[in-house]
Amino acid sequence: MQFPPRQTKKTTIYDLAELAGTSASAVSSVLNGTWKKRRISAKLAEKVTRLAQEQGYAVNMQASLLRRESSRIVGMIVPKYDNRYFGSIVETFETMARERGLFPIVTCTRRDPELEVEAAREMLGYQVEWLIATGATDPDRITDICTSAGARSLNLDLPGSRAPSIISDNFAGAYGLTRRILDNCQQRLGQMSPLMFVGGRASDHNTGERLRGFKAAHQDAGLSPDPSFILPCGYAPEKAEAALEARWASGSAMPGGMFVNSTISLEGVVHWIKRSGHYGQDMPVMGCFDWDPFVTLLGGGIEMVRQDVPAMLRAVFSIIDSGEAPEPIIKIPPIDMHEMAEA
Amino acid sequence: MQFPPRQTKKTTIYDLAELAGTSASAVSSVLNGTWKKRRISAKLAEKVTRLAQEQGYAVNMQASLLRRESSRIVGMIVPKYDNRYFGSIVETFETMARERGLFPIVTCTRRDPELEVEAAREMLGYQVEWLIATGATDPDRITDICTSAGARSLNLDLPGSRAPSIISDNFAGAYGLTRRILDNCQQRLGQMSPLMFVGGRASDHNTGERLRGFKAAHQDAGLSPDPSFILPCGYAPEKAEAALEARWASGSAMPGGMFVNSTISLEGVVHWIKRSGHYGQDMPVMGCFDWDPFVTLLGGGIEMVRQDVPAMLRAVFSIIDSGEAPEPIIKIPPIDMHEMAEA
DNA sequence: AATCAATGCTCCATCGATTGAGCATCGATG
DNA sequence: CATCGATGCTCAATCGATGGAGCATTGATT
Repeated sequence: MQFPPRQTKKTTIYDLAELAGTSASAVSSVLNGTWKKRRISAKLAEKVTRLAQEQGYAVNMQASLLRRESSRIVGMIVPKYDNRYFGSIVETFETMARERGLFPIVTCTRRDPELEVEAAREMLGYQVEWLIATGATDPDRITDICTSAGARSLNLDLPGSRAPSIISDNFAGAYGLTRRILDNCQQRLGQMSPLMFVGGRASDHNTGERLRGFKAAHQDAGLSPDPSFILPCGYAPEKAEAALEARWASGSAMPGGMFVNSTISLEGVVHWIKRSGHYGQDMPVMGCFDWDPFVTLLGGGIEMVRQDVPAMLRAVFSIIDSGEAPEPIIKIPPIDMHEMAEA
Repeated sequence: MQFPPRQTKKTTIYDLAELAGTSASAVSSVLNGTWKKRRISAKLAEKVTRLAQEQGYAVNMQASLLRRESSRIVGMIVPKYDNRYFGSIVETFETMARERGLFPIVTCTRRDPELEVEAAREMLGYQVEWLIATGATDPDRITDICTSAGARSLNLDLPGSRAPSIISDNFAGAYGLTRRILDNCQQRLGQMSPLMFVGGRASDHNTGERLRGFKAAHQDAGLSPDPSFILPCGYAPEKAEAALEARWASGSAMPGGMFVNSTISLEGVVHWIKRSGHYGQDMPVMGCFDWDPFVTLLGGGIEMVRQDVPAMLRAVFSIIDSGEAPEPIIKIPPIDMHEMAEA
């Protein structure tokens, strides 16, 4: 198919200068808004603006940024785009960056440590002023790379030790969620028994804190959590499903209630529950650390914790705006979500 | 909190040249891999590489790109990050771009026509070589902007008339989906009756084609679709919910089955169904144009159509790789998904 | 000894936008 | 009429990386 051929050469300020019968510096100042300060007449400004429009001129950012001191580019790396939490982080980040006249660049690193590092280096090459490492497997490595390249970094979702970190209050969120699940057990099953904990990585900070909250809530409810019920099997749905299947196949007891450590793991859990038929028509009493609108609709009164993404990004940009962090780790309380309660 | 202060100045090839006792051009050629061609000794190359490592040197892309002829940057604009379809488009796009040594930049325009144009201009400023307009409200406008700036563009998901377009085969997908829903009606309700069509915008090409498939399938099943059952109320969940509520409140008949035109609209539909209680314990027979793992788990045997994102992006990159499109509109057949069938 | 190719570099113009410094011109003022 | 401030612009250096052209040096060949 023949589409209009690309123009051979891009219009530059020199082309516009020639067309307007003026100098490149006049054109530049008109187009970047400094023309009043530089005492360019309104008449010339208008002429240049019109010509730029006509010629479809777009400033060459490479040239412009090379000359300027600040790039106003902010970068973010994010593990995946496959769930609502990271999706809203990216969307909110872009919106808030634009509001401030910053140019956001985001890239997804698929939970691959090597790709995280490679992506960080690449962004530094583009002169990002800030790099937000979201859910990074090795945040301190990213911080070091940024520091040595003269850029600043922040950790989001998972904390690091060498840059300010903005994370959810995982302990409090998990504590509350566990209490709610246990209460639902009491109401629906007539008794409380230790819950199963499924999903996440035992090595990551969030899972650790959530486990701590999970255990504390058991203790405070007079229960002692069963260590064999704790399955931090990773985040992928298949892993959660395989973990449950393995337990089930081994003939071990299955719990009355479950704490699932992400919507992604919940996919696997619910799939296993339906497929195995272990719980019959009913679902086990469940709760999920993270939110998805369809989970609300799944029925079975699944409790959720929704991380407060707008508040987290307000904290991020407050650091970017001011250049300083009030404390090394900022914990944002997440929001309790009950079935249908968001309507 | 005091974190390590940023380095005042970034290391440049001139700094490395001085440290290595050589010239900037030697350093440059070592670092960009042309040193053999330029007959730099392996000894010097190794020394420079080591120094670059030690100093945390990162090439200044702005300077490098300014000098080079091609930027190897590819841009994409995407409406939202709030569903699996666009999420996987972005993730696949980034992965495939990286495989080719291209640098992907993606931005989300929140279905805002002004933001689409602004984002496109911004990307052109960064010298993107290709701009992929995904689900754009006015694709031809984007194409024109790109053409006049000497960049090439492609349309994805929604077609335009002035650049190659890669879209799902919406007619075939909707036809098949409608048939499946009607078959399920026959089986579960013992009879077929016209379905309701909920979601999407009447003005957009995809909704139009899906409606055409929807109607054709009715016709071929010996039914005439009820025009008052067609509710292209937009994509947001609240709009779908409001549309159903309005119909219900008006006392009009509700259908036995529904064709829902996106997972996002389905959120609203399922929410209304559960809230209104109109369908009692059962769900209406349903189908959804788009896929989400939780919908599979919702029960009620909701049929889905999953758009073939990998095939779509393979088509995109085949055009980028070769520079030419085999035809103006490439239609990719979507994939039928049955409840639990993906396990 | 002169010639020549190969080796290993360096020099410098260039990409396009920015910006401090500076040069005309003009009308007003003493 | 000389001076001055305001007005409206232009000049040229600069940002950092790149790559064509070219310059020494070395060793081999006639």
